[in-house]
Amino acid sequence: MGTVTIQEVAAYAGVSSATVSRVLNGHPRVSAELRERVLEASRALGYQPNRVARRLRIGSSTSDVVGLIISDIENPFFISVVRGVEDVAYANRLSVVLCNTDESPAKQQMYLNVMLAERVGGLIISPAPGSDYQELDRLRQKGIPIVLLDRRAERYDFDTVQVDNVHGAFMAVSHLIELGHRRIALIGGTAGLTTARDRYEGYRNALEKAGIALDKSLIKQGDYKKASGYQLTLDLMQLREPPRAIFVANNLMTLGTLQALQELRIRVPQDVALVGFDDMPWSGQLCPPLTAVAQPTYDLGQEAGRLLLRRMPDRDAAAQTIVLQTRLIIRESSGARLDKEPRHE
Amino acid sequence: MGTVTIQEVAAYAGVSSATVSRVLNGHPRVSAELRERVLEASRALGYQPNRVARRLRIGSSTSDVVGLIISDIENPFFISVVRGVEDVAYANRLSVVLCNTDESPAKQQMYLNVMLAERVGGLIISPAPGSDYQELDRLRQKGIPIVLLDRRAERYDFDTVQVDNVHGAFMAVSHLIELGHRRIALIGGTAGLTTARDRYEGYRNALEKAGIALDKSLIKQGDYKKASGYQLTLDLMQLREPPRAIFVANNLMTLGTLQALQELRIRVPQDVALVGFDDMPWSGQLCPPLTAVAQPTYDLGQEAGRLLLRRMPDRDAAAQTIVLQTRLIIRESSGARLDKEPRHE
DNA sequence: CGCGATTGTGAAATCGTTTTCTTGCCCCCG
DNA sequence: CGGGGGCAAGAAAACGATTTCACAATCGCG
Repeated sequence: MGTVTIQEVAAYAGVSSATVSRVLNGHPRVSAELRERVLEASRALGYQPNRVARRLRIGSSTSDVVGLIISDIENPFFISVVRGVEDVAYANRLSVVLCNTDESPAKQQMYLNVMLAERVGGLIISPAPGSDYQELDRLRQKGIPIVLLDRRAERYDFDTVQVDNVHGAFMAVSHLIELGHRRIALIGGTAGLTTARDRYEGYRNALEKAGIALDKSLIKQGDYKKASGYQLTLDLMQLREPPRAIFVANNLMTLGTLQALQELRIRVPQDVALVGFDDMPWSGQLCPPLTAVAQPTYDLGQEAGRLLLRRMPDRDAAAQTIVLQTRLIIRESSGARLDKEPRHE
Repeated sequence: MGTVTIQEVAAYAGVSSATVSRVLNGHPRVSAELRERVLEASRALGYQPNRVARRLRIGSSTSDVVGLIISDIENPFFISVVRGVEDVAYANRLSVVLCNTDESPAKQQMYLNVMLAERVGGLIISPAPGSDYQELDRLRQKGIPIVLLDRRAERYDFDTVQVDNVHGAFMAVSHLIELGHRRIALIGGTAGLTTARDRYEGYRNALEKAGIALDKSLIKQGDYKKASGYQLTLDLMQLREPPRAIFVANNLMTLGTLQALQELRIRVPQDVALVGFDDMPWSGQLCPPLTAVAQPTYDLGQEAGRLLLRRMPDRDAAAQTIVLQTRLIIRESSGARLDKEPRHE
């Protein structure tokens, strides 16, 4: 027992199930008396429509659940993005279900199947490296609006929300150059992700503009996880001539770098200057407070939510890309001279 | 275009839809020849069963999606728990969809409706303060197995996974007492949550054991968010006789406390000693490295996942409560004398 | 060789809604 | 007074899968 069906409500109220449905969905053509009886019956029995049956009948179009597939839930960046999406969704009476692929294409495929199976009303996804965009395209063709988050698809035309990674990285590295550094290492991001490529490009642009030659031995490729930042920093510091400054392409790797330097008893910024990509709420309480390229993470989520909301009504408008700007927050780790009352928030 | 149904597959293969269903679900009584034809047709058309229809027919019992409702996605504690749940689920071929209630009973109710509507195979939830446990009980009666996470329901009998909060807080405060402190402030957790009550109890127990009288002016009630830790710390420090030690009942509030003390130019631990509840991956890189009661967050998630898995087959076994132990990690913020090679991980 | 048991297959019922179709009733106007 | 037009409400179809039921055909065994 447990579930009560529309039939039982109808029987209880002495009407047909069609009438019950009409009342509950606010159809105009129902007499006040029957409406009252139905509502009463519905309340008395504690009726909750079976949404599975409902969606089967209606089709995907009206699901008020949107899926949000992120690639690393342990990254505070995505958490903040999620909050942005949630707030926009909640304001529009939509529910958000979140799935975490852990940067694994296999898990991503699994969750895409879930999304398709549940016939969500829309989907926001930050694709895992090595994603099968054709698969995403298939979902879209089956009528699920899709917005890409943070990472572009190269040869497909999806709605996308991202930041200007090239410029962000450029600012970070230029900042180090202005402070007099010329041997600046890069701990780069995951191969195959547009963010990694873009941040690498920003790094190169900054060096090039300053007339500094690229030194391959100072360029490491990580995977956006803390452990790789840790390990690659150890590697860098074992070079015959270690760098005096490091630009790390994301926040988690920066934490690894910080830990490695701390364990090596290397002082930041005196011995090595450090700038990270992507700020965190506690970056100012780290030791030392971290200079970082802040992304408008929450806005990113909001924009993605809004874009999806716009897309849900008309499925086949032209795809659109929204690019938000980053901002360099200068704290102590880069070694810049700070004003006397530092406002690390 | 769009979705291909089982009927189309049947037509393409020249069989009935019943046969297609049997093949795809691995029924034994199908001839090899037809099986082959059906599989071929299914592949050719790229058939993906409509799970909505499937679940309508089958009933809730076989959904391979479990819901995980957490109350604050911005808290790293829950993130780690989520990872634990996910790993157990994934190893058992289950998908996890995550919902964040933001400590709001209204949002929680919304997501409970979603879970019911989607007929998830099971549900793990850390209830928001002021939760309607009767509602949860209703879900359970409708056949959805439920495991409570981190927080108990007081007058209902649910499967529960939690840590020994009383003992954890007791250790933290006792540690401060051993270091010579007697004026120890408490920044407590959200009213109405068992974790807040338990940690408060541990605080009292420790003081009592040491023969220290409770000083109400040193006891503040927060809401487990960073902002309240920040504000309450400012309040404490404006007392005529401020505390020389603070025990903060969760990690986010501790970050707020740290920020407040930093802005007030109060040195930790020289001026004020600090112990937090719940460690974070970067607690060792904070300024100063944080002494904290570490919860086995990942294990907590795993246990919750396992408990749910055990519960899903037999719905009405007796409810079970699993209590895990905490561990005090001593770093610099409490002012303890550390070994020369500190191993802050 | 005959008859019951077994097996493979299709037709049809089913899950719980929504929506279309149909029907009966009332109202209004010529 | 008769007939067309609305309109409220029930009957039935539809959504897309699974599963029961019915029905041949084949098999096995005496």
